[in-house]
Amino acid sequence: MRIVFFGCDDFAAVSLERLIAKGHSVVGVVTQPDRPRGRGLSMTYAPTKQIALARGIAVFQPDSLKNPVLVERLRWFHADLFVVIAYGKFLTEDVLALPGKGCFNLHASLLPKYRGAAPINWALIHGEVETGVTVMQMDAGMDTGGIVAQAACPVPEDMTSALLRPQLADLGAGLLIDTLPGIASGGYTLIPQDNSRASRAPKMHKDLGHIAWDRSAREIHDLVRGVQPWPGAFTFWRGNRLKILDAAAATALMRGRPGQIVELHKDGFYVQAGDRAVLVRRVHPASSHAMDARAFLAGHKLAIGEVLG
RNA sequence: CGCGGGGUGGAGCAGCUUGGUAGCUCGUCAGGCUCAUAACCUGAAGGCCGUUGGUUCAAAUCCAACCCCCGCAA
Repeated sequence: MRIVFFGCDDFAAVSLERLIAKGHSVVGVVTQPDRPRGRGLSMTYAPTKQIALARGIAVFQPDSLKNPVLVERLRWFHADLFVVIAYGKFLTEDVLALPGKGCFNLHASLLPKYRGAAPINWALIHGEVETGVTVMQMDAGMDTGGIVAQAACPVPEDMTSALLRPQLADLGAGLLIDTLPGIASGGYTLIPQDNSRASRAPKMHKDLGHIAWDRSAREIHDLVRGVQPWPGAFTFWRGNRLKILDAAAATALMRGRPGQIVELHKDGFYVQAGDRAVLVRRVHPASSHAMDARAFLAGHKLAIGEVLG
C-alpha cells in the first residue's frame, strides 16, 4: 500500500517515524512550505520534512491545494492512501478523491469534541479529566469525518499541554498503526460523529495566554496548563511581561482585588483571582529564563498589594 | 543583516551613567535559642565579575571583537 503522509509538526513526526519503522511504504511527505522562523528568522525545516530528507522520501510543499497544477502533482504519487496529521491546510474534495483507499486523519481528541487545530490545548483549558485520539476518514469538513477508531487516556490534575502532547502523539501513532490493516483490506466500519456533541478547538493565538485575573483560580490553573509551550500564560508586572509556568489554586481563601499579590510564601506568591487565590510556583520573566518562584522572589522585591495585569 | 533584554560566589538580583575596598535576598556548612518549626540569633566557606584584546597608574565599571542564554516576532 503506497502511502503519502501529510503533516508538519512534532506530533505528526511521531506517526511518520512509526509508519516507516513498521515497514509501511511511505512514498511521499507533504508539508507546509518552508518559512523563516525563530530568532534571526532563519529558515527551518518542518520535523516531518527532516525525517523525509533523512530517509530519502520525496517531499512536496505546495502553497495551495486549490491550485489544479499542484493537485495534479499529488496524483503522480499514485498513492493508495493519504494519512493526514496536523497538516494545517484543508484538503479539497479533488484531493480527497485521489487515493483509492481514501484519506485518513489522526486527530488529538475524542471526536466530536475539540474539532480544529488545537485540541490538546483546549481539552486542558477546559479542565477535561479524559481525552484521547481519533482516527477518522476525512471528508470536506473540519474534522467531521466518520470515526474508525479511538483511544482514550486520563488527564492527571497537574498535566500540561506540553507534556500531554508527546503522550498523545505516541498513543495516536499506535492507534494509527493498528488501524492500517483494516483500512488496507476495507475491513472497518465508520461511526458517524454526533454533531450535537461537537465542540471547537481553534488555533492558539497570542492573547489567549493573557491571564484575566478575575476568572476563577481553577480556570487560571487550567489556562496555565493548557497553553504550553505556546503561547504560554502571562501577565504584566511593573510593565514587563511575566510568564506564569506553574500555578495552583489555593486552598485557603484570601482577600484582595483580582490580580493583587496577597501573600508571599517560601515556595511562591499568591495572586488574588476571581474567587480564591492562585499560588504562582514557577515563572519566566522577560529577558530572563524560567525559574522557580522562590528564586524570582529572591531577586525581585514583590510588594503585597501590587497588582498584576 | 527583523526588533530587543541579559551573562557578577550554588540560585535570583544590585553595582556600570560620575573607573580606585564584591553588595542584597536566599541556599549551603558549623554553632546557638526554642516544646517545636519553612521562624529567629551568631559565625564560616564559596567569585580570576562570559571570553579575548585595547585605553588607563588603576577596569565588574570605558572601547572593540567574539561566544552563550532569553523575550518579542513567526
